Amino acid sequence: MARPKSEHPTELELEILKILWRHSPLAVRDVRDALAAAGRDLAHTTVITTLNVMTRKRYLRRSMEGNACLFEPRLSRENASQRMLGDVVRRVFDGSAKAVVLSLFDCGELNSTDLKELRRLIDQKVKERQNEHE
Amino acid sequence: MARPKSEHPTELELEILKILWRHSPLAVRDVRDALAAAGRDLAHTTVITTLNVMTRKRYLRRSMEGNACLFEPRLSRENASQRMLGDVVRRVFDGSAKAVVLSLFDCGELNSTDLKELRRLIDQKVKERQNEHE
DNA sequence: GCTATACTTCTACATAATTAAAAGCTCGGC
DNA sequence: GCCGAGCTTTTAATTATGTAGAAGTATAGC
Repeated sequence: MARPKSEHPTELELEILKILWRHSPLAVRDVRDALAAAGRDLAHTTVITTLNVMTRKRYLRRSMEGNACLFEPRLSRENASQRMLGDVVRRVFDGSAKAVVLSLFDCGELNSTDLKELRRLIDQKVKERQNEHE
Repeated sequence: MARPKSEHPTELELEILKILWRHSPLAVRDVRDALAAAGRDLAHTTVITTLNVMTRKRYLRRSMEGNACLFEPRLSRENASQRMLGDVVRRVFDGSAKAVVLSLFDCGELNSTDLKELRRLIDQKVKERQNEHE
């Protein structure tokens, strides 16, 4: 066996998906411009190639308008995020979502407002669960 | 530019790191056996090659014992997890740790006990912060 | 001293990912 | 009817990853 294809969008693919999640369908030129605006200056053919690969991988749907191709996501942002996060949870944290949250606490990426909001959400969740089990 | 090297341990590299985090230093043969035990049956040379690559990447430290090489991690589990999670937070969730936690809530990977424990930890954090700012 | 054994290093091949030039198609204008 | 502009498809170079055979080296046992 050789290098197995990645389960998830690669770096560039994710950038393109982000563009298309904001606004779609888009023509190649528009995707290219958006990439350039984000600081990634690529040749037109490079963008097409990548978009076609992404279509083959079923990340995108392709349609024709005149002689130009339009692309739009087939994968929702929520779905993609969930899958990619889930992969890290499983592979790196051995499936423990709790360990992930703890790690986020440790690295101090959450400010006080975030913490309070999360506490509120947890309270809500806990109550929901209690109701379910009555 | 061509394929950029991954910032993080690849699939196989992570499996090897996990083995060495449990127990190290280990000789090639032991790593190979542990991989086989985990269901990944690789040729001896494959394991050596990978270990050497990992050493070049400074994930591991190599020492000699007789004619055999011993390998041990230079990268702690905490550090690696933090980096890999941080990457997903940044790339996929645009840097929002809160969004990550929310996503974990949504996918229902946290049970009631986890939730209560997290709530307790959040309380603690919030109090710590309040004390800091007095 | 020779051989089997247990290592290693060297070499090699397939596939994915990133990038883009070359070549080919189509349409509007002159 | 040809030309350029704007698209696409085809082809291709480069590097990382995953995998392993071939070849080289040292060592222990006979």
